[in-house]
Parts: sequence; structure tokens; C-alpha cells
Amino acid sequence: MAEKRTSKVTITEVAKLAGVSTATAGRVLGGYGYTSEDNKERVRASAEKLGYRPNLLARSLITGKTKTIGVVAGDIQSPFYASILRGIADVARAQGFGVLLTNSDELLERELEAVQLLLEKQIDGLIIAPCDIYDSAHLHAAVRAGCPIVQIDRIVNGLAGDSVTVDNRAASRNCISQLLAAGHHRIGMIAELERWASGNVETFLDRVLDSSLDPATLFPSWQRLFGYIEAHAAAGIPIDRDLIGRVGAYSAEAAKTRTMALLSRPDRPTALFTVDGLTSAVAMDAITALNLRIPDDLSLICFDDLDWMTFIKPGITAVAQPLTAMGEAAAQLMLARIKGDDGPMQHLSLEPTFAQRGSVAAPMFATTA
Amino acid sequence: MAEKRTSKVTITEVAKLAGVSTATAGRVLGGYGYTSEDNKERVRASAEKLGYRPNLLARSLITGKTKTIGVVAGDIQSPFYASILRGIADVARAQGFGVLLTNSDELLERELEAVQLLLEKQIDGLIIAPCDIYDSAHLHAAVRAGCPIVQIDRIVNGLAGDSVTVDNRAASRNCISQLLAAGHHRIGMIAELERWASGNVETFLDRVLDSSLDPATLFPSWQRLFGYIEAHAAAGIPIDRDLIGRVGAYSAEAAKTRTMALLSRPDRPTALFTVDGLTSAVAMDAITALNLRIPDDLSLICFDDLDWMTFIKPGITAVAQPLTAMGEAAAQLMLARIKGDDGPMQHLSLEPTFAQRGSVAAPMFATTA
DNA sequence: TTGTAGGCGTTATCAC
DNA sequence: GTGATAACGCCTACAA
Repeated sequence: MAEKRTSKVTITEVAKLAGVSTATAGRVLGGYGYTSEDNKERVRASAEKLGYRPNLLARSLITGKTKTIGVVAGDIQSPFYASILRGIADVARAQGFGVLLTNSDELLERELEAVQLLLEKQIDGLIIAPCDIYDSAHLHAAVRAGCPIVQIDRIVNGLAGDSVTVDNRAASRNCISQLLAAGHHRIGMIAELERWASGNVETFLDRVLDSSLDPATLFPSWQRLFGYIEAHAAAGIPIDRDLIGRVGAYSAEAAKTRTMALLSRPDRPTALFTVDGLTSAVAMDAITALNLRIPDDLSLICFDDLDWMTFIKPGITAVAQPLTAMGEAAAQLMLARIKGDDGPMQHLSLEPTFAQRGSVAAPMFATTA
Repeated sequence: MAEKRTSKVTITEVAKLAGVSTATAGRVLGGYGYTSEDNKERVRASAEKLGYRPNLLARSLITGKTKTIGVVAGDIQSPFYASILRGIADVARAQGFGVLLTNSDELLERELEAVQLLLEKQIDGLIIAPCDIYDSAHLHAAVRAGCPIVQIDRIVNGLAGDSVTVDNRAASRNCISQLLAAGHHRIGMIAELERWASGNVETFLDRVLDSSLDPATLFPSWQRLFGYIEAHAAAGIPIDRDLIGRVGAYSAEAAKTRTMALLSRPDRPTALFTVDGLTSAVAMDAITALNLRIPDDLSLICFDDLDWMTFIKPGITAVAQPLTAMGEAAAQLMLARIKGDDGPMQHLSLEPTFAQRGSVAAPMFATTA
């Protein structure tokens, strides 16, 4: 029945009780090398009797492998990261790996500390949603130090690590195109351009339009704005820059204020495109507060599919990222690297699905063309 | 600038470069024992120059402390566990602790494996939402082996571990009382009694009414049904057992079927009480599908407050558990134990808040009293 | 097939 | 204050 007494049963004691050397005991318990059936039995019995549990620390110290993968999420409380983490944890567990979790809150300083802690704990690999895609010396250093990295959602420019993302630009373009096709010419959007160098929407718009911007090197939120602009350009419809509300990253209050302002204008947009789970919730909040009807007063498409979008009145049309699949893919890539795969970097782009529901209609009083 | 080259910079190399012994280097780098200012400087400089990072495995092996706490959640993808984990991770990080995460999916077998893995990785303590509150030998064994345990949401009978919960029975009783006070005499509820020995609602009801059941020894979902029964008893209103839909644990489809059935009856309830986040979402789904208006056709109170409850039409009245606070409290209890607190077991019961919104009204055609 | 000896990178225990 | 030296628990030679 294996009753353990004082927790510290080492392989030495098992060996002693079995009447063999620690090496032999280690071989059968660790499952490596050859041992006679006879001794196997004896050692297993002793281990069982003493309630022996291997100390993975000691094993890791010598093998150099911890069978642990580190994860740096932005905020595990958000459904976005929670789902991704679920995927990661599932495949990790299936392979006997542990998951060491940290939050960065999208703060570079915090990410730095997190990565350092994980590295010191000797994780075999790092899965991370990097805060800063332009200058992440600590990640380059980690890779150089031999720690494989799989990036999620965002890609650090020039980092030698795999990645799992979705094509944000295409998905966004698709959403906006649908709205345009439905007859909407005034589509509101709350954009996040916090770290955009020149600081304003104007310059971003210009750079997209004169094709001097490589979408692959941008933050997801920027890529979504990129798609918004492209869709307008493709349809030959001018953009009213006042409909693009600019807002700092991940601030609910700011987004709320901005959205309320946008939807309160006398010439308010006839459609709204939200760029992530946070803005979607904020938008619904504002829409409810302003007593706007969907889709009569306002059409709506959201990036990221949340549970309530299925049952909230007419149903909210949304782009659904395959979050758990992304987590699974990331973990799979990671495990392959850990097992020694040193092939070229892989940049997986998973296909989001488009959940067509009831939040899009032709704008009121609009001629469809 | 501390450029590391090949990852393995050990304390020995730092010591060598600083011209001191590994012992001295260890003292300044590890921050223990005495060292002259002179040597401190020199060692730090060498460490910096070589890009030295301590190997926490080696340290842990000898100190017996990993500064890591293990967490077994039911399903990290649910907002419930995600929020709790957020709280845990925050206080852990603040104290320099890591968090090793696993999911049990409420499966005992999986929980067993998880606990074993965590223990072998030598976590300093375990925070867990136990699947089985009646027979958890592995948890008793863990405690006996010296691993402190903090339980969340549920309490294993007789386990020597702290706990953080809410008073489910009182909260539930309060909700039902409000509905009864509003004039509802037919209140539907989807109950989960999967592991209830005798297997049916009848016997549970009987045991509550003849006071032969200690609520402290029950699963949260049972406690919530307990409160439902008590509230009815207190108001002197008989319970129509057909309004208590029994369902297996954590199955969305089953809950959906059951809820649809309940709400489709010709004599359907005038109010509904959902017992957790899953049933709430399922209920809303069903309500939308059946085109029932809240609160006109059906009053609703939900256990667990979800983001959409604020902006979904009239606003859904709900009981909000202080989830992140629960996580924080659990982590705090854990850290205290790790620091050596061997006082009596603590069973924290945090106060849920009641979010009064617009989903409760008097039943149609009902005389109020 | 088995045992002996050495070491993984730290910290702990002593003398000095 | 400091430096040998012995742990920590396990694995990996290598020799037997």
C-alpha cells in the first residue's frame, strides 16, 4: 500500500533494502540500462514498500532537462490567454511535461523578470506572447543561451524562434469588406497604436497606403487596423479618420470613453469593428448604455469570439481565433525543439473562423452601393 | 553589458575570475553569510561580466526549497479558475515564487497524476480544487509527506490543509429568498448531484429537511441546492421536485438539454436559478433559443458573475464570488505555511457580493404573496 | 548484468 | 572573513 513516512525516501534506501547498488536501483526505477528480472522485482518491491518517489530536481540537475516549459502570458485571466494556456497544458501533460506560468501584463519590465525566473528554473523551453516585438534583447539572449522559444500571437522581429499566429490583416480586411459590402461607409474602430513611433493614426494610414510598411513586422492590433485600411482602399471608399479612435493598450476605461464618444457623435458610424475581446466587451457595454439596437442602429463585427456573442439578442458576428489549437500547436512545436528538432524556424499561421451571426445589416437610410 | 555566451556559466567560473573561492562567490551571489565589501565588488563584477545566472535547481536540491507552488485547477479555461489563478500568480510573483500549473478536468485520476508530478518536482506547497472531497488518500499522503495544502472552493473532509471558500449555502439561500419574496413560487434550478450516494434529489431533499446533513461536508453545488431547499422551507413554500433538473457535472450538452426541457414545460418555472458559470451560459442560450424575455417571461439569478451579465439587455442579477481575492488569499495562506507557520488550520470563507441588476421581476399574473 | 566512483551547481559546515 | 570539503539525490561512465 506504499505508506510513506517522512517524505525523504532516496534511491539509496531503496537500493539498500533491495540489497543492490544504487546504480542498479537507479536503472530499474529510472528505466534505463539493463537489469535482471530478478532485481527489477526486488527493487520495485522495495520502492513500493518505502513509498519511493524520484526527486526530479536531482535528475534534472544531471540530465540538464527539467521537462518543464515556461509560459509568459499577458494576462491569464483573459479568455484569450486562458484558452491558449489550456492548449499548451494539454499537450504538455500528455508528454509528461510541466508548465511554469507567469503573467507579463504586457509590461516589458515584468516580462523581463518572468523570463529570468523561468530561465533560472532551467525550463526546457519558453512559450511567450512577447510585449515588445522590436527590441527584445532578453529573448535573443535566451535563444543564444540555448532555450528554444515559441512565440504566440506576435512575432519579435528577427528572433530565432518559432511562432503561432493568425493572419490578422486578412481577417480584419475580410470583416471590413463585409461591412462595406453591406453598404456601410462609416465604420468605426477603436485602434491601439500605443507604440507606433510617430504616434498618430495619420502617419500609419499614409504608410499603409504607400505600401512602405511590412505587415509581418507589426503588432496584431496594428495588423487589424492595416486590414481596415486595405479594405477601404480596395473598395475605393475614403476613410474618415475621426472614426478611428486611438487608445492606449489594454485599458478598459480609456476604451470605454473613446467608444462612448465615437458612438455619441451626431454623425456616428453605422457600423463598428472591435479589435479584441476587451474592446468587444467595452463596445457592448457602451451600446447598451446608449440604447442602440443591433443591427438596426449599428452593425457590429468583433475580433475574438466570446461566449455571450451566441446568445446576446441577434447574435454577434465575430472572427474566432482557434485559441486552444494555437496553444496546442505552440506546445507541439516546443516539444519538437526540445526533442532536438533543429530545422528551420516555423511560423504557423492558423486559420481563424468567421462566425456569421445576426449583428450585421444594411445601414438605415442607406442606398446599397 | 553582460553578454552570455554558451549558457553554462557556473559559480565556479565566477569565483575563478574574481580570484576567490566558490564559497565566497556563493556567499555574495546567494546573499548569505558575510563577505568583505572588497570581495563583494569583485565577485559581482565577474558575475556581471560572465553573465552569470544561478541554477535554481542546484540551489533547491540542497536547500530543499524550490520556491515553486503547484496548482491543480479544474479547468484553467473557465473564467472561474482563470481568475483564481490570476490571484495566486500575483502574490506568488510578488514573493519570488513560481507557479506550476495543471488541470484535473475534475477527474480524480488526472488529479492523481498531477499531484504526483508536482510532488516529484518538489513544489513547496500545493493549492488545489480537489475533485473528491470524501476520499482523497493522495492528498492526505501529500500532507503527511510534509507538503502543505491549501484547498480552494471545496474542502476534503478531514484533510489537514487550509481552505478558501465562500458560503455557498447562504448565498444560494439569499438568492432564492429574493425570488420568493418577489412572488415566485416556481423556481427552476439545474442541480449537480453526480456523486450523491443515493443518487437522487428526493433523498437529498429529505436529508436536508430532517437536518441530518452537515453542509460543511458537501460539494459547493450541493451546498447551493441546500440553500435552495432551506429558503423554500423558511418561506413555507413547497418544492416542486420536477423543477430541480439533475445533471452530471460540467457537461454543457446535458445541462442544455435539461434546461431546455425545464423551460419548455407548459407549467414552466417563473424564475430560474443557475448554479455556476456553465449553467448560466447554457441558460442564457436556452432562454434566447426559446425567445423568453427577461424578466417578463422569466426571472433569473445566476451564481457567478460573468462579464456579459452587465450588458445583456436588462442586466442579469448575480452572485459574484471574489475570485482573484480567493486566489490571493490561498497563495497568502500557502506562503505563510511555507515560511513555517504551523498554527491551526485556517478555513477562510470570503464574502460574495450580490450584484443586483434587472433580471428579477414579479411573476406575470401572480399575486405578490 | 552489476557495482564503484565521479560529478551536476549549489549551499552548509567547518576549520583557519 | 575566508576557503577547503562534504553534502543534496540522482545519473553516467567505466570497470568488473
